[in-house]
Amino acid sequence: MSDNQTLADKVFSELTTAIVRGELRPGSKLSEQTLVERYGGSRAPMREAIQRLEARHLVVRIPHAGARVVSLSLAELRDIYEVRLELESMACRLAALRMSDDEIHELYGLLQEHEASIAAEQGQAYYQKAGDLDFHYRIIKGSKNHRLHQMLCGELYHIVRMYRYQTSTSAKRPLQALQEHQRIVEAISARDAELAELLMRRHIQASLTNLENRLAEEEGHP
Amino acid sequence: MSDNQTLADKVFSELTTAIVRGELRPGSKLSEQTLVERYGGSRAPMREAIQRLEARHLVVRIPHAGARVVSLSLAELRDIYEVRLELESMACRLAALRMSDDEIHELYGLLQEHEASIAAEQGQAYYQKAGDLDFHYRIIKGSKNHRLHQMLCGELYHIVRMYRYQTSTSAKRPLQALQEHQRIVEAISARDAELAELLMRRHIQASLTNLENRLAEEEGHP
DNA sequence: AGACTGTAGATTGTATACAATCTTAGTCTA
DNA sequence: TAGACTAAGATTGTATACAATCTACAGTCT
Repeated sequence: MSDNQTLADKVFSELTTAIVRGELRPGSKLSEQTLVERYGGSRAPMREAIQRLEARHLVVRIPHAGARVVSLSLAELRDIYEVRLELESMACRLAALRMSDDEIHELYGLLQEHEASIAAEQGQAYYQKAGDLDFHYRIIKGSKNHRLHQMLCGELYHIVRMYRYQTSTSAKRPLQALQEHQRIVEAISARDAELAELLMRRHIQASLTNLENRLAEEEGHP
Repeated sequence: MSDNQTLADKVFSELTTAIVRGELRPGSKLSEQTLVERYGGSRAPMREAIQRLEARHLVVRIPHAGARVVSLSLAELRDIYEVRLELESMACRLAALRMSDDEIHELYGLLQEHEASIAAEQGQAYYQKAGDLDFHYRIIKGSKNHRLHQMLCGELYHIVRMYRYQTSTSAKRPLQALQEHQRIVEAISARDAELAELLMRRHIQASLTNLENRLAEEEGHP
């Protein structure tokens, strides 16, 4: 039953989290032989795992030369955020139209949890990030557009998560983000699609600005 | 030099066009053995080709059960068009801001060709469709967002093309589409990003309406 | 000294063989 | 007759072996 997942699936899954967490540095090489030594099995499943990673743009493969963990330029990262900005804003608009009352109610509950966790002043950056992802995930799912969900959660988010892990979050940002989240939920609850879209657009824009500042900062003293 | 492309590449490419053209019907099975018999070589490259097709959502693969050509429900097709509508409108907005004057000039040239081809009353549906794709392609490229280009041209367009091949185009539609194209180019030329986006949105919406009518019609008498 | 070339090693692409799983046809039973 | 079980066949997942290509280092030439 649980063995239904193939070895290639398992390696793909492990490699994905390893890349997202930065355990595998951008630009580092992924040789099939090395993977065999690390995960066991033979080259065939490793090849399949690498190909799946390539499909999600987590590695770049060159014929006869091998695969390397993707290393994005600042320009490429901005391209991705530009697309994400548009798609998530769209998802938010659709969610305001299509989410069920129950789902909206659950969203409120989620925000209360976040509020409590911030008030507890634990300020665990990790939890906050996970919570943020959860919030966005629910809205995307609430758009009821399966393909949109696939693109955002299956193809773009790994990259976004990857760069989030690597950059530290500003101390002030979590509280601000929470307030933005609250207003978004209010708009969804009022079924005001245009406002919801606008607020989400601003929210992600602010998040992008924050990321860019961090990146520029780290660029200064690596 | 030209042999730089691997066998898996070739099979993938051929299968892609075969699926898009409908030579491989939606739902039909793609067994690795069959592909070996058709294209030569061994199973390994065939597997890789199938996996690449899966990554582009052109086939669906089930572990231990094999791969089948994707067969989209009407709901899924509408999801895709909804996403495409948003992304292409975005591309058009960006193109109005970022295309070079030369590129815009070339767009005008392209439209003149289309006008001539329609006036010649050859009305070749194929050429018209190819021309339409070319127009959209140039605007997407003009957005200067590489990831956006990848998503639209590499991942969504094959599906769209697939359903275009299968549905006949209304006789009146080409001329109307041309006029819509002309207005879009005018907006881009005027660097009016918001108008360009709006016009593209309407244009694709009209195209979607046309497709839906055709599909509903064919549903009536298959 | 620096650039080019050629060979050895390593790595990927492909082919073949075996194991695990699914599908299908047939039979048996309620 | 409908449905479930079984076994044979086919198909995929995995392992191993060979061929083609790339990379790196050493040696030679300008």
